[in-house]
Amino acid sequence: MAEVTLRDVARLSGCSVATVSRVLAGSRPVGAETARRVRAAVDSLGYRPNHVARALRSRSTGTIGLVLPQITNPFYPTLVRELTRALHTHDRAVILADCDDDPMTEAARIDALLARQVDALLVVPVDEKRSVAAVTAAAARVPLVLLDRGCGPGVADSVVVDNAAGIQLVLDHLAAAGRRRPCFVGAAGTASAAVERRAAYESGVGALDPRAPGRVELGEFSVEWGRAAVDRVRAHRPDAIVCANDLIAIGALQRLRQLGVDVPGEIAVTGFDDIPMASLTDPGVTTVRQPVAELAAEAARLLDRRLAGEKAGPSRTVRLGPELIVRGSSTTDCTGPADAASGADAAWDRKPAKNPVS
Amino acid sequence: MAEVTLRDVARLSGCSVATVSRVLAGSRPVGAETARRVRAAVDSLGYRPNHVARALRSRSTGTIGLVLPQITNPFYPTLVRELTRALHTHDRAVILADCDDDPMTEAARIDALLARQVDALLVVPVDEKRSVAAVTAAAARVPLVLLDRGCGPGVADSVVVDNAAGIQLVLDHLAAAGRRRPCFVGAAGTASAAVERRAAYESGVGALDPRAPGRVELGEFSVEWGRAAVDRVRAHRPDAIVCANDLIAIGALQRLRQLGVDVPGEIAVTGFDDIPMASLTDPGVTTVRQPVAELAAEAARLLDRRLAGEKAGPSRTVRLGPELIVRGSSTTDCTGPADAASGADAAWDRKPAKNPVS
DNA sequence: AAGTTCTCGGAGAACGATTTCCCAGATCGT
DNA sequence: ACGATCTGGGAAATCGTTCTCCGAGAACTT
Repeated sequence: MAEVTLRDVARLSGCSVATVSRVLAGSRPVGAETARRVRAAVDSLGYRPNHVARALRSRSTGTIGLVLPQITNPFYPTLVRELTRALHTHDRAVILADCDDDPMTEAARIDALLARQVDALLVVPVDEKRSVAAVTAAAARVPLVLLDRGCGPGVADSVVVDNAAGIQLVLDHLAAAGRRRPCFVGAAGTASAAVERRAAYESGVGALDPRAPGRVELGEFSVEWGRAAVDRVRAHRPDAIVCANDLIAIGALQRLRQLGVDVPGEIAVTGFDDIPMASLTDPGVTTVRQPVAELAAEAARLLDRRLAGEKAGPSRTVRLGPELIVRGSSTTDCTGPADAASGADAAWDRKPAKNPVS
Repeated sequence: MAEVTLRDVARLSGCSVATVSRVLAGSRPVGAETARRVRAAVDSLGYRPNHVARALRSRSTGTIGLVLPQITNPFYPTLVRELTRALHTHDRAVILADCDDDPMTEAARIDALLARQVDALLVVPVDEKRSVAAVTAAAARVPLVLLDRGCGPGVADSVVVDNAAGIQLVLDHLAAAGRRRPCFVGAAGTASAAVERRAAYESGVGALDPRAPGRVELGEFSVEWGRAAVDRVRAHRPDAIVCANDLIAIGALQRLRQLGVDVPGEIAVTGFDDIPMASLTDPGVTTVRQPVAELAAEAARLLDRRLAGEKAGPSRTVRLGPELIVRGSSTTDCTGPADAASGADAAWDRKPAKNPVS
């Protein structure tokens, strides 16, 4: 029904399509009286501009492709929300693509988005190494911002959290609590989060116990692995288990409880990311919170800058500082998950703020 | 760079753009030799069709708008994954819109998607009543399928889970386990899930205890409310708390643990949805699993049918049967969350199946 | 053998906006 | 008062496809 075009508006207001376009886009001054007539015609007809036609002519679709490794990873929903929010204020739409954690699929999705003429891409790369080809190729065609995970140096703009600083926060916290025999349960593979967090642990753990560097076990970012890892480190009688993310920490916590180990009395457990679930276990997981809203805002800003012309310039990297969230899994100063202070920070645990950081 | 158009291909292969279009789209038979030349030219030039131009001409963008109440609700990520997967096989892209659980925002997002000429809409309405205006208006312009929640009768095609059957499964389970004094903790408001689950409880609870209908408390779908609700029902000394969704159940579980109540010994707790977290608490939450993959597949099918012409026809509703997942919160036959059988079903707890239901 | 269908290919009109020219009249400068 | 600039507006090209005509020749039909 609503097949109202510029021509219709032009006809009704008694002027040409060019003029109508001009008053709507404000691309050139138009006489006051004419503008009035045009505007009257516009909302008398209920005219809605056709984005597709506009896109064809102006070579800009106003859409951004968002490529995620796996939307079901509990860390991403919040990121998606913040990103859509940030981009929507600039009248951009987000086309979502899920990669099933597979670099092949990722490459295919990126290609599909490019074929759809997205104006830019936001990519959380699946793998630090195996994603690099597809990403660099894409970056050559449209502005591209890497998010949360890196993907080789200088490939594209990127905004990431400072993993090393986060792990350091954890180590400092454990040291202050008197823990001396930590171990690390991380993820194998070349994903940047896995690599950076492990490296940071290895370089910082010496402060706790200069002689025994603490065992390091590598698996994957899953609850299952967290459970399994506990059995592999118990023989070393650690007094703290530093996990590379919250899923691992949650798994570890489960297994420890099952074994009847006192947490945090006998062993402290820490995670990374601060996914909603981390505040709901018992005890709550001490973890490193990623500044998701800032991550999103910064990515949007970088994107805007590139879209506003700034084609050249070397790729910038914004590194954001994380925050330590102390909960019951590492200290008894803090009560269980039902504690108001720690229990209330799950995003969906209360009405969302209408005007967040922005 | 890749500004290769049909014209270029036509020029190189020595024929007209019409012919090239035909061989690419297969819209009409083309001579074998000509087709060969065209194809050679196509991949010698690396031609990629321009979706925008195609969309303008054919009045179909190949994009579907997906409107969600709140992506951070842990029930949706899986749904999003299945939907994108299902739609991608038909070469459709998904534009995501988050509503912040607000009907106004929802209306605005729907409008924006319509302006972008999405081919169809998938909507999980925010509110059974206050979403109806925007949804009906949208349904008049494009095919629209309601998902997971209803939105008034006959407004559009919809695919939902049978909430009543789900609650009945729970009640049967509790009855079989000998529970006789249940109570219900649900959500106020007119969201269809809230209404239907509450109604089903009220109509089915008589079988447990014909004299005392069991107390009903209404709040919202949140962990916080689950915690609070426990304090409001404890005076009635229930032996089972039937919660309207998993978040509430998790909250209840936390509070009960904090109070030192034995679950499931003294009180059983049940949820609804089977979000990933439900299998990770201790004890695991007995809950009703929504058949998310089927939900998505069915929605995709409905959409395809409408997009394939079938404009007329009354709106159909597909109602899918849920499945009871028994975990430790309602029976001692089932061990804790670390139990392999109950702990392994979180979607992101293992590598995703490459070829699921389909 | 003439008429009829069939097949393959080209020319060109849409699709609905933006944008570049170009022109008429008003305003300005000297 | 006359040329130069400025201003508001229209005609038409353009973006890259798809699709409708149209026509020329080959293949049938009778």
